[in-house]
Amino acid sequence: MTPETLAEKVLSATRAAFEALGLDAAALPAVTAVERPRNPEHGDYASTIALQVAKKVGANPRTLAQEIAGRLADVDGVAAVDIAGPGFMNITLDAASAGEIARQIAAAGTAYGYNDSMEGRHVNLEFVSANPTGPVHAGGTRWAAVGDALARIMRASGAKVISEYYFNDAGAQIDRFAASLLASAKGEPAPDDGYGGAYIDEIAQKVLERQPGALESDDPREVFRVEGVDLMFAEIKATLTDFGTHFDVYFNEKDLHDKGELDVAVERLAGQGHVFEADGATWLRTTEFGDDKDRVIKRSDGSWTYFAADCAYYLDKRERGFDKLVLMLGADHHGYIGRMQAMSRAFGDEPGTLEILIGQMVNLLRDGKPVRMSKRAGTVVTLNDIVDAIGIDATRYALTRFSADSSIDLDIELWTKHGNDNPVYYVQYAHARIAGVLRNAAELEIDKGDAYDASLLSHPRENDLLKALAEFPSVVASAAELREPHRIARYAEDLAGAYHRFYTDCRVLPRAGEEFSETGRARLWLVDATRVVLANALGLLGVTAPERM
RNA sequence: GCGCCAGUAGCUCAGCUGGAUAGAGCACCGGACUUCUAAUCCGACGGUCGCAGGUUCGAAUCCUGCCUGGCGCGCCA
Repeated sequence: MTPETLAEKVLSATRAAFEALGLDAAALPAVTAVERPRNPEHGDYASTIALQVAKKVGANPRTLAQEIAGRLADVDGVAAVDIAGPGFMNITLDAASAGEIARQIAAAGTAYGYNDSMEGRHVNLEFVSANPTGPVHAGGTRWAAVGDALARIMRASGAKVISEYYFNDAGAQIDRFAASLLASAKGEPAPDDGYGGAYIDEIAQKVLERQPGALESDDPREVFRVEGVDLMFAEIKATLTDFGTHFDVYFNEKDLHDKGELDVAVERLAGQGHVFEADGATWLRTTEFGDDKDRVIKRSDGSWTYFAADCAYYLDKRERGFDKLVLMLGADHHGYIGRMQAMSRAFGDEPGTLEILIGQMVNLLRDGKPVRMSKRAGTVVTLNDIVDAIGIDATRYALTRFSADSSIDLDIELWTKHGNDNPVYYVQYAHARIAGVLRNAAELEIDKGDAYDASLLSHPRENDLLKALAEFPSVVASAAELREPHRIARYAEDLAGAYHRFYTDCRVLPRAGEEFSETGRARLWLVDATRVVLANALGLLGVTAPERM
């Protein structure tokens, strides 16, 4: 029995108890969940539903719990229900019922963990969106890992997700980039407001290779702009692809301008009555929707602001049919939330249509001190710097295992260590150990067969492992719902620990001279199920599940 | 000044949509290798959950105020 099924049984038993006691069923929640208690004395699963609803209907929680427990105990697969404390229900499952999960996992395979919690949602997920004026930096790297993982997790929860990168290829920063390239090509120092770093020289040289006459052309700066942006963006794309982060759409800001979408967006906003003129500029009255000041969309010199393009881009996404727009930004951009949310409301959208996630800062540490210098990019730490230091798997895992609300100090020494203290190795090693057992089984010509006796999985370590396995779909669903990929990583660590402990205490394959027992067979099903779930969990994070280490 | 994030074991962090004795890894101490991979496991040690109030059967979790650290507050992007 899965926790989800059990929770449904708890709810229906509660409904029946309410009826028997003549209580108002309207006080019942639509769904409930069971917990996995840490204390083994509290059974396999625990429910607090009696405590939650008793007060609403003026009932005694313990009495109510008794009524529910009596009905729940009759459910097939439930071995015992105990009442504890003020009204906790501690539920113990039959070993056979608990052991069923291994069969379900084997049947579902790579689809195990998939759920329908976001079925029908059409989500646009935008992340990284770094300017093509330099390599992807540390903050962008965090989103490259977390955003990609979130896309996978939401897809596994039934959502239709388009991952998208917004390419700011219009505006002043691009002009500065072009000027910096041109200066480099001429052998001049970078302009005061330009970009520095060895990559500028590299790109400038590549532009000259492509266009040997660039400096003599009518508009050298335009040549450097077009070619430089193209080269920089190709490099960013290649970096992200190598990192394993896939984007369905690379969207060009320039297209919005070329198609006149900014005007359309402003007209739309004006039609809603939220646009006004002041001091020669055109403004959006974002204060009407909670922003702390109104925002300029067209400057007094007639040029568009960055925010105007944001409005057009937002409208473009909405018109492509997405009902949920998720935008992932670095903490240094959190000041954007107010105006963006206000703009969404100004278009007439419901609160929650636009969702902005903020990721705190990432620092790379060596010997406990921040790494600041990058050979190529000057002062910033780039995605490639991090990957060069600790590798792709460790980078992705390290960046996804923490809540986006926490800033991260990435310690190079820790993340390259081969041991317990390095979580990515801990999890991957569990998978590799399993792969080893499965290889040995094949060597011995042992097959898990078509069936096993689930009641033989009664060892406490087996029970713990089964419960951990059963939890996976709800972990995926909550990671999707809360937009928190780190829950997958923490779960993977929990599962890996449960496996390592099982492995220490429970022999699977026969020793020399022994026959393959039915217990061994049941355990082989359990081992195989664990391999599937570890691989699926790591897969959702974009981290490899190695066969050998 | 205003806003966002964080403050939980010596360290790095989970837990935060209210539940039982607040968890994990590391560090330190003591154990388990003729290994189905010891990159593992077991035990011990370790806590005023930043501080002070409040809400209630129950608060790390919710509310208010304060303290500390990070980030932000342009007709820049």
